[in-house]
Amino acid sequence: MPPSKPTSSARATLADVARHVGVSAMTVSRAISQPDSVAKPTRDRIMAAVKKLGYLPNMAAGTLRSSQSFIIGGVVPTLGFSIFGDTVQGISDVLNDSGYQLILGCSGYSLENEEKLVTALIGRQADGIILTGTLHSPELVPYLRGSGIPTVEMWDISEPRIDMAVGFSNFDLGQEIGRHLVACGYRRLGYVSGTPEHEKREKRAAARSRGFLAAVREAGLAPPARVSVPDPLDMEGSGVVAADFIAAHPEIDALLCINEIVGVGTLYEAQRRGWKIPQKLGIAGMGDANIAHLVHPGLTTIHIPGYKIGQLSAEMMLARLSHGRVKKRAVDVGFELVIRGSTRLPEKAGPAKR
Amino acid sequence: MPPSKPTSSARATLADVARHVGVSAMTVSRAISQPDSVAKPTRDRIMAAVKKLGYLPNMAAGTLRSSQSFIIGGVVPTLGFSIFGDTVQGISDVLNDSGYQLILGCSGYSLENEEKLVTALIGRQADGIILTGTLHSPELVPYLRGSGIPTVEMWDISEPRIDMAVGFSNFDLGQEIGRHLVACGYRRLGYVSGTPEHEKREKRAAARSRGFLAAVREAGLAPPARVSVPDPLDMEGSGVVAADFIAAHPEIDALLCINEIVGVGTLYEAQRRGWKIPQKLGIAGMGDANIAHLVHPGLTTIHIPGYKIGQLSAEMMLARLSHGRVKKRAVDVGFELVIRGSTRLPEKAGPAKR
DNA sequence: ATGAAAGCGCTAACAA
DNA sequence: TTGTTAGCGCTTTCAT
Repeated sequence: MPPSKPTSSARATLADVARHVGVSAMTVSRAISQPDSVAKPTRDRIMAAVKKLGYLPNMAAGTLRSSQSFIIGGVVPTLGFSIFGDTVQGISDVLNDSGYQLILGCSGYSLENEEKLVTALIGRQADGIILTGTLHSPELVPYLRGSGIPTVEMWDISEPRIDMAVGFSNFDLGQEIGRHLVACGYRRLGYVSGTPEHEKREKRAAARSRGFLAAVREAGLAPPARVSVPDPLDMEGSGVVAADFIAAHPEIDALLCINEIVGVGTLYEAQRRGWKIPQKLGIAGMGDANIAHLVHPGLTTIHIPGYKIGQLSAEMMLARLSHGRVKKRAVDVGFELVIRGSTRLPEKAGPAKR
Repeated sequence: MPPSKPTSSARATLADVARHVGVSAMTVSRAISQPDSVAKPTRDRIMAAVKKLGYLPNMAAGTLRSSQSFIIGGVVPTLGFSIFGDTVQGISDVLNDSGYQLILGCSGYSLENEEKLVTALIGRQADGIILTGTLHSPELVPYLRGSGIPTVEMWDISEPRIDMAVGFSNFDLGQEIGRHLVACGYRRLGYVSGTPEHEKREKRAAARSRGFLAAVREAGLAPPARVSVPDPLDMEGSGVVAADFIAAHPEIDALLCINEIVGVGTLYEAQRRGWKIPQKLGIAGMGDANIAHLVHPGLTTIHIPGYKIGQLSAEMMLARLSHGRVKKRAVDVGFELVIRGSTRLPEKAGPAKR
């Protein structure tokens, strides 16, 4: 479907096609964007000329004139570690089926980078912007609100939100895995999280922590002993920190890790030291990295439907863009408790879905 | 850094800034894009006004006038399975540091989709296009060559190429893992690949196969028994097929799998059937998915430096874009044999890097 | 170092 | 159903 005549001469324009057919440029424009408004014979001749000349609309001109870019901007923290890959794929799949393009940026978990990326997107007249999380630079939120650009925040539906949101409650997630560990009969829980500074920047992680702690509290257990890893995306380093922590706190019977990377790292290091899992120690992770099923024993975790989040985010955006102003909405896609071998089984069977 | 005045009124334009400062629009344009060509005092007043008015250039207008979009298009087969995530991250990191934006598309391994995405990118005046692999629709290659748009092909440097390339030889990759298995003393090799139809569409996979077969041949061994899995991205299904294959061919002492997903699936299913790995059977994978280190025993594989490929691809693109026409180049980033527990050790120590 | 004029290619708005 | 006019906001080009 690329134009058949990619000669070195400049690309054909609307006017070229119009001249070739003997109609006005406007008619050609209509034949392309609202075919029904052009008489069939005219349209056929136009489409033939389009094909023959290899005409491809210059979107920059269209965007300039109509202020509609058919670009959606997306910002995720990272594409490493397979955390957000599925989500971006979901967005991409939906957009490309609808004639939109995705401009993608990775913020590296930096609010400053996110802001720069959004600024660039606005300079490109992006029709909509999809962000990750609900924590943004202080200037960005009022700016986006005031700009009127439709915005979707993904992976978190906690308040305050900018506009639309697709995700789940990270508090609920932490609470659910906490309740599960309690239901398994664990009584001395430990917690491996990022540093306090990290949690300041990582609202989602902080919310998970709060949810977990709430679950422990409501069970009447002592507050979990807690250790911080310097980099929650460093599997090996985190595993060593967590295992040293357990060595110093042998009374702990189960460890919750802030994410699956830390969880897998901990599992490995524990096994390297000869500890039987889950006999000596239960280990669980939370969400994101889709690696919990690969290790042995499998890591009990909460699975997040990343692809679905991306898909719904894009669909919600397109709906807003076509149906005009819809009521602001937040969609909770939930999450799924996945019980695997790294923890013992619950004492009484309970629901594992949500 | 977003404009400080995101009022509901229309965004400020160059002319607004010019009026505010009392200079011509052209001077403002220069102050922004070639600051040195504007007198310091003038420039300072202009920048102050830019900030005050929250002026953000409309890239659509700039692109229309100058035919320079500062957009690079990128197409990868998928963002699932963490195969190309690092690569896209590498591209994104480099581009965003240089004022470029990435329009990303996922082709789903379909040449037709790839072509559509590229067509859209050209309609957006993309300054450059980064594709995955060297297999494209028959129309696309001459079209891109004729268009003069700088193109980088990633993950494969085999001929024929469109323009620039960053990757490695998939033939060499298959050959290297094949030679390694031979060096380990394996004599009855088996091979788990995609279907013949799959290999027709998947040139890179086919090249790996040829490399592997060449290694076996040069060692004077019998051609490997071969089995096809319907979907090489389906871990469980592939594992079952591979294990059934081994059950029917008990003489095979080592199995090479077309990718790490199939490799891990095979390892799992083998263990599920109670087979000791690597005692009963050596298992190895090839490249891509970055999951080989997670399983136990670790999967011997060839690691591909995905992030580096993305980084170099973007850098090469930017170099071409600024230095003008450079000689067409292909960069071989190589790959790395990673020996893990799923195969026995080589009989004589050999080099493991390349 | 700065400005004036023109126009990139398209589509909104109005006219016929 | 089709055409005319004008202009989106910027940068190229040429002039001062």
